[in-house]
Amino acid sequence: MTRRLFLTAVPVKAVMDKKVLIAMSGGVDSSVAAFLTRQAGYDCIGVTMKLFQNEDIGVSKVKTCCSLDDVEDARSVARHLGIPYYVFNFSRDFKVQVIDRFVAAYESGTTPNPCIDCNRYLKFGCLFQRAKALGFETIATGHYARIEMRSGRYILKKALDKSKDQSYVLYMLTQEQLAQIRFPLGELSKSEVRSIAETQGFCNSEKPDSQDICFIPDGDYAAFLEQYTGKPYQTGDVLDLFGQVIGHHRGAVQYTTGQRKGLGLALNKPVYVCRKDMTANTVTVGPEQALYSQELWADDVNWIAIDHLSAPMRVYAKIRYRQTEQPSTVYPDESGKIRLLFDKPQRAITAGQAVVLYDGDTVVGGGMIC
RNA sequence: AGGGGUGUAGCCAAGUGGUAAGGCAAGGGACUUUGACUCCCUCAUUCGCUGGUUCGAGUCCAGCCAUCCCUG
Repeated sequence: MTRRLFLTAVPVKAVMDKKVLIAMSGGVDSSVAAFLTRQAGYDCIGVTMKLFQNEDIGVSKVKTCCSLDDVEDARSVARHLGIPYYVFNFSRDFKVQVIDRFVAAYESGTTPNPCIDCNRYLKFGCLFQRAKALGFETIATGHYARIEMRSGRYILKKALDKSKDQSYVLYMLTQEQLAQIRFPLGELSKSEVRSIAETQGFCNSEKPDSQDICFIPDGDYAAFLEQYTGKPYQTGDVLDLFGQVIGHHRGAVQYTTGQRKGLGLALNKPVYVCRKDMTANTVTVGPEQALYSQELWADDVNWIAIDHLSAPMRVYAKIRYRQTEQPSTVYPDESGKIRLLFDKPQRAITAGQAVVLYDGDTVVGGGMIC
């Protein structure tokens, strides 16, 4: 009842002309994003993307991001908010654009970030197209990031809550996409979001934050790859930096640059994966200091704060999701790739991961390390 | 067959008469919308075996076993 009262107090007529499609995963964040969008007076609908059939990936319905439970949570919130709610089946697109890319990346020896592909191709790709077709010019999501307009360009900025900032996984957004996206949580802290959910009585206000790859809820991606491809991964040699065989691995696909766990090598000092050779099926390990390098190349580049890079530029770069940005200089290249030179050597620069360039809170652009 | 060395956890390894360090690996947890990294916790009631000396033995003594090196 209190919820009804609250809703009637919303300034409904303010922006009724704008129609917003809210991507609702069933989690707290997107639920609160939906609430805030509704509260701002937009005419909105809630949508959950069905990304896969749990049976297809061999997991139970619990703990995944679009399970039946999650759909029910999202539906429940939508009902509380009094907005229409739909489930869109994007499992085919998810398979092609996310899972298959994920598998291909591992098989080629790189280390993918499927969340970035999902944002790029699903949430702000397929869902975007669908929204347009249905007459919705705007999409809102529960991402922690901010979008602002600056000198004729849309810019992407970090969330105010730096500990939850997700701008890293959004670096590939285009001007066209940014023009039509709303991130209602960009100015809020996680605790404020939870508190709103609690006040609203959302059934998921206590739901834990998601983690792990959504389609691999047990975290065992190597087992997933084997099952999905039907190809058991071959054991092979583990080499030291001099090329000497010092052990055996259980499939090169299980290891990524900088990895320590799972090598099973009892030497005096811990050793880390320095590189892999998928053709020879070897994994080369060495001491931690062998992981440091100062330069990287990235392709698949997207610029946000600038139109293009025409001269070297000082930036702060992140080469993995949870890392503080590192001072560096980015250099343009005719190939369309970029070259990044860090001020200090960086640990375990990993092909397949994104490098995202910042200027303070602003995302300048980014690319994929190659 | 003689001479010498060495046997402590899955691997390496401290310990030299006073109640089993540490590292690596492994397992668990924390962190985390990717993979990693990191951090925390756990991990030998027992020191090759059997006796002996001693209040007390991984430590000293004897025998045996295993293994490595050297000499025929």
